[in-house]
Amino acid sequence: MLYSRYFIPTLKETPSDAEVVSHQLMLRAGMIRKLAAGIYNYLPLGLRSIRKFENIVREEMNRAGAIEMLMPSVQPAELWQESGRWTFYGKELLRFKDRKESEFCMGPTHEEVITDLVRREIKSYRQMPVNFYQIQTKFRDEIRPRFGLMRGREFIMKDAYSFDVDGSAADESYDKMYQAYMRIFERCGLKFRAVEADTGSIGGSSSHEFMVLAESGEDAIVSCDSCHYAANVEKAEARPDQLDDKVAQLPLEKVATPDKKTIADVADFLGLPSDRTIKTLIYTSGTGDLVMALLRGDHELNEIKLKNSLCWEEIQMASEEQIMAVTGSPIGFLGPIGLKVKIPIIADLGIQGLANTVVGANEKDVHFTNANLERDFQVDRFIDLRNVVSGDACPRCEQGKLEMWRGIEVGHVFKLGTKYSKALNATYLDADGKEQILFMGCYGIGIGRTVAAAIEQNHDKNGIIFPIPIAPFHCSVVALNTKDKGVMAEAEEIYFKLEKCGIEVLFDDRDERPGVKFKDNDLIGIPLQMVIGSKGLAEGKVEVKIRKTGEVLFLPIEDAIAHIQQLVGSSLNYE
RNA sequence: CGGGGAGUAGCGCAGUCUGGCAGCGCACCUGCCUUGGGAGCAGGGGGUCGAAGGUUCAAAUCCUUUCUCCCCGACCA
Repeated sequence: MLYSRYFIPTLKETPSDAEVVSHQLMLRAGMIRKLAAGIYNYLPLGLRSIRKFENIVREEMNRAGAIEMLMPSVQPAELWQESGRWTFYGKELLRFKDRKESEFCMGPTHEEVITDLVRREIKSYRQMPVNFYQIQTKFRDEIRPRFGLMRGREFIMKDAYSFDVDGSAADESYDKMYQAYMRIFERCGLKFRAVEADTGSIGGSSSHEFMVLAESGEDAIVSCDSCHYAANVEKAEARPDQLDDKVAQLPLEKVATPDKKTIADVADFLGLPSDRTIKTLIYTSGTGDLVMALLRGDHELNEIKLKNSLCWEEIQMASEEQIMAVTGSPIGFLGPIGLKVKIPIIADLGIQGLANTVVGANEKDVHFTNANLERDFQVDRFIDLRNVVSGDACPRCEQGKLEMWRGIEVGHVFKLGTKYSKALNATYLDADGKEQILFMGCYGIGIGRTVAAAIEQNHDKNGIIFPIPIAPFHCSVVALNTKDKGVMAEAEEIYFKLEKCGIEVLFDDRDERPGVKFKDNDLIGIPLQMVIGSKGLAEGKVEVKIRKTGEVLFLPIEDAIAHIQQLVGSSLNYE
């Protein structure tokens, strides 16, 4: 590709509305341009990277036995009404009517469509297992799109749906996808973790997220430093601490704590460590149910654990008025002792070992000290309610400690069970001619998001550093002096030779000063650069620059070509 | 949806408080010059100041309404 005939509109300055590095660099490198909030043009360079990644995904999906197809991006309302999600999905579903006033939506996901297809076409156990996938543009009318391709409203996604005769066959399909995902992200040269995850609104029995590690990641994840356990913090299990030694229970005492509302304030004021206090939180389902949650003062509530334990659809902190009605006290002095209205009390496992703790007295500016479980207050249920923190004991092995990371969720695999097949009545006949419900799995990969995550993980102050497998071009040939016929002729010949070897080359033939070319080639992240100048050519040599390390090799032309070939070859080779 | 901020040339911004010629840097076009890390000189093009209404002799600037975009929260590939 000739740079001068291509289209790479780079920017020197960072557009002010881009916050994260990948967004800034994709704009500056001329990969994308915004059309509307969360909706982007993919410019030639950006599209090349996306296509590269799509092809890796495609190869690995095919290899795992999945079958490619393509479903429409516009979907009829009837299907969504049938699954119940027309009302449940809310405003994120972009709806509109056609000229006949029939209702449609832009597909945010394709469970309904695929299940509808499959229930018509898959009738027999002999047709399974089967796994269909597509690479499609989805639309979710997010309340707040942000971070460029990382969270757009319109985005490209690979989604796959497996159908099996029973749970254990579905587990096998799931494992295949899990392995395919491992290969996909390894092939891209990304640092990532597969972690246990909450299934969220998609539902199903279990799931794993694939997280590209990056400081700017929106998710917190943990992994064990000694076994294979890894999980999203939303899901990560906390192992309760050892129970306290038997200590003598001291008498319950009321103490004045004027204006001491936070755990830190109260602990400070009383001269106690915060793990000797109990944090009391009141939550509501939004439909009138209330629950009290107790945690050790230094622990943080995991709302998802609480929500899942209650089987509520929604969970939010109770309002000041609701709290006042239950406890008679303003926020800051809540506790489990002496409630005006009885509500369920759920406590974190960490509460069990505590003795002589501090709790709010349900009275403004007053706390109790030496409160003790059973003697002073009762708990309806003990469950794991808290967020794990770095250094916590691993829930799976004896010696391990949990390490914390930030991650960008680029893939998610779900065991769906029969949730959708039941709702849409997708059945097959088994070997005995009996009608059975299909078992499903679904598997997503954010295509644009993965490219953005790769940039988030691989950049420096000069710009993007693409891993070769998803780089828009493997190599650039930078001709330094375009007026020098010798340089241009030699550069052109090298360009042809490299292309003939199957290397994807961007030939920077622009009539620009060297500095401009170096800056642009660095910015757009071309992993290997061959620099051809008149001085080097006088010795029959050219430079090979490795973008990632900055290393520069001064080599005879043929050696340089061979070296590039070898570097590209080894990075694309994966077994 | 709640809270915060911003809309002035393709990009980055000043000007708005205190109304009075619409500006600066980069980019773009022409010429000269220059060629190993975003050069220099000279000349040039480009604006309904987000939109609508109002106040005023006069509005980018003051008032009202509205649209868009960005940031923080809940959702998600």
